[in-house]
Amino acid sequence: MEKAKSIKEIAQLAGVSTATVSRVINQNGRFSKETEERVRRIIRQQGYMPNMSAKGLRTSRTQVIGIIVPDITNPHFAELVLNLEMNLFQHGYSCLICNTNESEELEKKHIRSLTAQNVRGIVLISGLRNYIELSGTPVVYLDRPSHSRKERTSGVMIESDNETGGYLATKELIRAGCRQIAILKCLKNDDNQQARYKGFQRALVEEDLRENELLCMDTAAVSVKDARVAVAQLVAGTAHFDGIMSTTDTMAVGAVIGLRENGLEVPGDVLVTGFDDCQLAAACGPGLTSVHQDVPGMSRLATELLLQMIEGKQPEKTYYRLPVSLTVRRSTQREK
Amino acid sequence: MEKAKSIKEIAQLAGVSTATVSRVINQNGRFSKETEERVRRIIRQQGYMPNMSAKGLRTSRTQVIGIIVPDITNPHFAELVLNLEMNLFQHGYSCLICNTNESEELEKKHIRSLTAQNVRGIVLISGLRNYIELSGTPVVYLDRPSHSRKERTSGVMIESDNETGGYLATKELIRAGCRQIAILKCLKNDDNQQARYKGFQRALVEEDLRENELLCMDTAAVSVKDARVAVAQLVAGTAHFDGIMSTTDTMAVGAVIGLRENGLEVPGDVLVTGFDDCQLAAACGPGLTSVHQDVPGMSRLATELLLQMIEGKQPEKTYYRLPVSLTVRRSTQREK
DNA sequence: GTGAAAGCGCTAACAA
DNA sequence: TTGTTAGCGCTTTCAC
Repeated sequence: MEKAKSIKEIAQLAGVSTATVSRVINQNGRFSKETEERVRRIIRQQGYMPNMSAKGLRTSRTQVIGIIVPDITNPHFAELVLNLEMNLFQHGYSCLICNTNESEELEKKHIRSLTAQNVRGIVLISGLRNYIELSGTPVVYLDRPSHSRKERTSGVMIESDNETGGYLATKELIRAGCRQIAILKCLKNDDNQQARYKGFQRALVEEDLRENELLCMDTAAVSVKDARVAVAQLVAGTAHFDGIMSTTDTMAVGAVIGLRENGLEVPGDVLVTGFDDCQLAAACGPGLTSVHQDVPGMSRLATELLLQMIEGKQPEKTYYRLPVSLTVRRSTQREK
Repeated sequence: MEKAKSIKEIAQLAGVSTATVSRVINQNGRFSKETEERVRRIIRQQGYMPNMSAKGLRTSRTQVIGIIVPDITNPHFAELVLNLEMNLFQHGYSCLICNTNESEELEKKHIRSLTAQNVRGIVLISGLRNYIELSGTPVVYLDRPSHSRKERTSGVMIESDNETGGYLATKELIRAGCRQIAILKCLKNDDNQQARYKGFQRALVEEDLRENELLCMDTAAVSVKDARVAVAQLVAGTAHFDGIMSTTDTMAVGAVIGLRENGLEVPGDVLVTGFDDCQLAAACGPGLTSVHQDVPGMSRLATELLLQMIEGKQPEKTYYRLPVSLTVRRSTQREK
């Protein structure tokens, strides 16, 4: 591979100084129309691309955004990342992707690595820690509130209205005739699920239904398998139930499978709701009623706010809560 | 945020020159045991991290790998990316992620952007073009063969044995009693599906079954929706069928839904197989028999080869084909 | 075993 | 409107 061209060669070919070429590239004014055209032509001819390392060194800022995500194979996170990456690339930014696998230590290492690389901003889809050392770098906390949100000193937060989502799902189960509703959740590392649970409780209270502790299941992890296990326990237990409100689609799918393994059908015997409305929800067994989050909207907002902060403007609001809706499918259609 | 410390400050605090600090950091020898310890201690105390832009400029090489992927929301690609990112981070590399959305133009832009950023290597999960301009940068072509593979001049290729996968799936359908097997595929942009189709044909020939053109469906895209439409056409058509071999899980799920929409059940009326064995396959309706790819193995191999190439060693082989297996679930268990 | 110094490609302050 | 120049933080050659 021949050595990449430098701004110096472009300057020579165009018969100007490197400063002028730099000005043209960065549109910093102080050049004539003719000079601009000539420089641009040479750049195009030579297929010149500025060396980002040099630029980064000189300006201490890069065209790179770090995205920290618990696990990219989670369909909901994958969708967020896809949207973010496409939006940001349109604005000239590349994305460094970091999976934390829910490990605080790994998350810490990634943060250090990102700052060493002079990333221009960070999107933190995670809820493990609060990063004071990030002050200075624009950061958007997305989707998952930090555990220590109140201590957050900088950056903005965007999340879905999880509480209302939990409420909507539960109301739908009640509407469909459920009176003994079990809840499937995994509160570990995820305040969102706590909020969804609160919405669940609010709906019950509103309908004069009592929450039954025996129907309140906490799983070890968010997985199909753990949900199946939990549902098997429910079925084996003494408390009767006619509906399951699950705080994620993955666990809802596990619930459907678990029920079937125990001779119960959805929606024949039990109704089920999920959360996230990902591909899984539409594809699974009976078609899963699920709370829909506006992922493109969240991503767009995150991109906008991050770009604003990069340009030095502090967004007027520091907290954004986006509305959710309910996508109704067969899993909550009681059969006649 | 206080300004990041530089190697100069570390050198001062340790009472040595910057050259020595650099040598210690990069383990380039030429320093005493005592010096090393002192320098290390200061570095730890100060939480010093070398400036990657400066390092990149000086050496024209970074600790960044570019990953180009058609669409991160595809569960199979998401799994590959997760594994790659985790492996590479362990070796000190960060990953720039680039979604092409199957657009050749976007792919081109990403390639240019990656080279401008001096990425150390590239993993190309795509099959759109052949990149001669990449010669010089180590590149692993992963999962999707390039259309113009024969012209590939450098880099290594890793893919699953897709042909055998198609063969295994088809044999399983035949074993379960199918005699008129439809195939659901989308050859656009993806030579893998072509290979799976070839395996399908080989299995038919081996069993003395004739391929029926009326049962050979090509969809516009790899999506649940397009698969549903295709299956609706199949059902409405004149040719009878008792099995569907689908070249991806996503389309297989679409097939199951499409069949149900037309009053046919899996596995009661029609048997179905998928490909990729992603979460969807285990979760969907009846449980989908699917061809399993060794994603962690592929990712590990890709990482190893890329690191080798980065270190200047050309791997002995330039093409790797990994074995696949069949995960059998209910969708191919004919009911009595 | 260690240090001095050049220079990677770029930007920005200053000069003209 | 344009050019000259210093220097960002680091590695590496050369000298000791």
